[in-house]
Amino acid sequence: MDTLETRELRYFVAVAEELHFGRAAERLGMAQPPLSRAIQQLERRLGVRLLDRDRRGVALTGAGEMLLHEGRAALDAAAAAVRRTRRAGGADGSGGPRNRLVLAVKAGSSHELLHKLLDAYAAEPGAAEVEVLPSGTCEQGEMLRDGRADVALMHTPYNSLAGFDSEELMTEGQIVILPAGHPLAARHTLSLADIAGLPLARWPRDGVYPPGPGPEIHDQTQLAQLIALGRTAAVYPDSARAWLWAEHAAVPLIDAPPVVTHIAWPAHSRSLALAELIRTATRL
Amino acid sequence: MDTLETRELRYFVAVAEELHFGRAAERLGMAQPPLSRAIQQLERRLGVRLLDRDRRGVALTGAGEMLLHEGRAALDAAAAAVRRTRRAGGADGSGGPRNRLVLAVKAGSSHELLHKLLDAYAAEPGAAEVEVLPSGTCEQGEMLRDGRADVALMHTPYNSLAGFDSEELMTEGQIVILPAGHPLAARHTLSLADIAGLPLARWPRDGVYPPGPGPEIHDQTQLAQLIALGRTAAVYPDSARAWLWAEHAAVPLIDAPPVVTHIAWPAHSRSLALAELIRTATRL
DNA sequence: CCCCGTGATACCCGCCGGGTATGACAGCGC
DNA sequence: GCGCTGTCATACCCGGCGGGTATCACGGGG
Repeated sequence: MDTLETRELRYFVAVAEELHFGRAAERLGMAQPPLSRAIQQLERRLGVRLLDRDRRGVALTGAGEMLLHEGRAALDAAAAAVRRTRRAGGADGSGGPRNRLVLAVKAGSSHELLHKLLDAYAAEPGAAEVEVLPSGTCEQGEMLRDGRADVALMHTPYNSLAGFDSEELMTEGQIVILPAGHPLAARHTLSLADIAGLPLARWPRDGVYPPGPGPEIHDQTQLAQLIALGRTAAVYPDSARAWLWAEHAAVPLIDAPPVVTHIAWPAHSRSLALAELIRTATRL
Repeated sequence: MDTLETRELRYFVAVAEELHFGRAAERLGMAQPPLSRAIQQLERRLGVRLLDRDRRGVALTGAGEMLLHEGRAALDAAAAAVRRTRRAGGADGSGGPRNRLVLAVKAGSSHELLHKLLDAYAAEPGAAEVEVLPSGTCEQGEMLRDGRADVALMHTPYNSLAGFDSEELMTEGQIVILPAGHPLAARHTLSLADIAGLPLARWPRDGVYPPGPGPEIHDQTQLAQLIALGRTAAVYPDSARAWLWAEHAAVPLIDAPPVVTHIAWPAHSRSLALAELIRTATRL
């Protein structure tokens, strides 16, 4: 009556994302009619219209939007329950029984900090094994939510800390990475106005900077190469200097918002190993 | 394979809380054998032992503890999805279609602040209807998590803000509420040392102050009466002066931790009405 | 006008969730 | 030691429902 099975949520989320019963059914590995029926039952049980079926496609109602958001959160929570339980019981395929922490980091960022953190933590008595999980651009949050990770290094304003507990670790300015021969590369500092017309590389679904000129990139090597070839530029935290090439130039961007690195973890985590890692991090 | 139905979570949580298959089955309105079988299937599918069946009772394994925590969170998320979807679609029995916010407040606290907030918000153009939901002692967090409320007034250090977004609204000191004739009532200030031996009333599951002497109470009137009768004393935020009786005396407790009132809401809320309420609150 | 693509309906079937009856076993009182 | 009691597990059956296939209803476009 007033409870939803995760199966129903999966079905609805699939339909809501595809806005097409046929494709959603295919994605779910089932036929379309039972999917239609399931969604109808869902609407009846909730007493709410979730979709506007207007021949030629399907649209979400307000209630549908709400269920899409909340349903995703609930599915993440259920997935997290499975992953964390398996991990706690040592049935995650890692072989090792437990006392293992998964740390999500944006691939390639905060090298130095990460190094210091891992070294310092490993030196603690009774430290758990830490698996470093390189995450995509901005998906550390997802990884914490759905249980793929126990703790993450996150960078405001790129990542949102909403819904997590966190501690601040480090603040740094940002730099503009340019081809070495670029006219602006000789400057000692730059401001946002200076780079307004520059083609800046964009990570897909970054969300911080609006779509502008510049290519979409998917990994840092790709980016480094594009800059070296003079095809683009990029704005990065100071610590990105660690992976610059000889063909790159870095100029401080004085009026860019500072990037703050946090260590973040799901609220209400009750793990000794995690607490120890956090303590270590904040004392670096 | 790697997904759990909420039914299975409900079953496991019931067993984990009762630590007894028979009672859990009764609570779930079903017979014991299918419950046993369901839990066994769960353990097989997760590949993890969740319970130690030691004839004469059942105990949680480490993995079981984890699944209890995570499972509760997932069930809350699913319940929240149902409630919020119904609310968004106007099928919550409230009659009114939507644009309705449910605000959880600890019954009887922050009267003045609450008044000002509601008045100020009601004056905003296009303000939603606000339903004030008096919550038990410290369960505003639960209410936000499982969707009974959209936003809450919370008081650190009594409530935990973990997992929510919040804004600070007000800080106040604490007072000791005493019977008017009490020897300490004549003092102008008190310190924690002064009241060390005093019987202090305790809310059940409060968690902030360890169990000590003094009765357990369940509502504020009950407390007020017990104090007036000289049977106990209590420590409360300054704003509690609003509901004191003539037979009460209030003395500032100078070294008690200040109580900070926050407005808190589930992370990632995407409601215009909520944003407006928060904006109003922070501008009071 | 017909055909295509959409979601809805009709009908059937096999699986699995749930019930009842019973078993296995440990503790305990006599 | 024996039987009683309370516990969880096993055995077996049944009905409902989740899912499949076939088909319908309907709107839009060539």
